[in-house]
Amino acid sequence: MSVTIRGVTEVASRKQDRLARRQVDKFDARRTELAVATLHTLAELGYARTSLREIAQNSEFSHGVLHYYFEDKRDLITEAVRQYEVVCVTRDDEVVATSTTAEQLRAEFVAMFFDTLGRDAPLHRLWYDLRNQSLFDGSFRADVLEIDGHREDMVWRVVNRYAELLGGTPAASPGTTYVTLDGIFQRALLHHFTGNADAVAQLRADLPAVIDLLVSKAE
Amino acid sequence: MSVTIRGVTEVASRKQDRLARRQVDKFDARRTELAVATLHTLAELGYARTSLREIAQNSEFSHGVLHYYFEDKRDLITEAVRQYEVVCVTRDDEVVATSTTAEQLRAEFVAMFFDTLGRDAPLHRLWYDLRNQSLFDGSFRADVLEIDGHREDMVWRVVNRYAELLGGTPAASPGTTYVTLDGIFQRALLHHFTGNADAVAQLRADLPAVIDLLVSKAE
DNA sequence: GTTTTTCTTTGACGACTGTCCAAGATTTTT
DNA sequence: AAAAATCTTGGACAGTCGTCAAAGAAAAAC
Repeated sequence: MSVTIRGVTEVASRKQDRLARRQVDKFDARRTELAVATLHTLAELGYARTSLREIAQNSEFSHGVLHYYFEDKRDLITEAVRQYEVVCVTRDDEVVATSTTAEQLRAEFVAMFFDTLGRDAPLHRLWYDLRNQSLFDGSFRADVLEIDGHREDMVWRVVNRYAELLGGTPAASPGTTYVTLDGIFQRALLHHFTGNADAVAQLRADLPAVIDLLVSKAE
Repeated sequence: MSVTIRGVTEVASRKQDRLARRQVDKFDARRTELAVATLHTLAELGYARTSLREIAQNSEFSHGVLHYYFEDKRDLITEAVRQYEVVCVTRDDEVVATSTTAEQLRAEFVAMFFDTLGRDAPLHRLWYDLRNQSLFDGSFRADVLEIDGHREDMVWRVVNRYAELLGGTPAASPGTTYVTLDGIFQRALLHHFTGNADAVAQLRADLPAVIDLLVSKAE
């Protein structure tokens, strides 16, 4: 009897769990769906001008639904920031994996660098907007620091592998290396939105030399 | 007669000019006074959260007066951005002028770098906020680009002089040089507001080596 | 097929925004 | 001292904001 009861309750609880999990999955799916809509709105308007109603218009729901899936605006935007990471921060590793020579790695990195600049420019300006926002409002700071760390790791893997292929060693710390390339990206973004294609091209032409500057070649 | 008339009208117009000029001076004095109040409010709250009433509370006037001296909010903020330049972008030249050896120049630059980081942190985070804002809204873009250019020139003068004192030449373009040091500053600012003093200290320790990286020493 | 739960819409709320204006205070001119 | 020009105030305006709740629609459970 105890066996039967145990069996029944197990089945029952398992079924319940499965249902609950399905519910949760569905709930989470909507959450990320709305977070993605938020991300696109933010990328288009910037943090300062993004309102909940505008976000809702970029989705297929009305504005009230946002408070069903998110506690408040901060919760929603935080989730959008996390989505940014998923969307945008896992890209250069392919370059590292597929390149077999130093020149190839460097060339493909430069290509990818300016490719994502042109393709995802609005998303990238949002990233810098949110990173700066975290200087005024501590809410996103933890997520921002985490994403920034991942970006640093990513850059470091590339430069490290480049040094390896070149038979040398990195010339600067991971932080300095990241900050240098990130600074170039930021400046290219500024000129991109200014419509100054020449300046962007100049940065592209300079980038290989900068990368070389960041590694100490062996003779 | 024509002489007298000319004389009279000249005197009259001169007097009028003088008065008009005094008026203009007074008018402009108030403008910059209010622009400075705006600057401090922006530095404290960030662009997204700064309202006209908040600005007025940081001055000794009521909110209505802002529309007497400024056309609209954008006009006011643009003027505040220009004030930022006056307040904050004319500082390293002393370092260049007073230093007589390479080590001294480098040391004083590093000292000043982290001194202004600690002292004017809110103002600097505002700068980055506004620079990013210009990626979404073209209004400030011209002023932003101008200020960015001045910052670049400033950094370039320092690094150039350092290379000179060292008997070498700069290793990167002015743009790359600026962007590298600016990136370090931005990162230091982020860690400053995070309260991560260790990370700031690490950046300070690394900075001299980065500067050396930016110049090709002669042997 | 009916009940119960889950999801979505819609409209309202109080607070806050930039802008404008009439009226008062202050200064300058005559 | 009177008049005119200038400056400043404080409130009203239309709009937008984030938030919430009641009611309806859809889906799930029975």
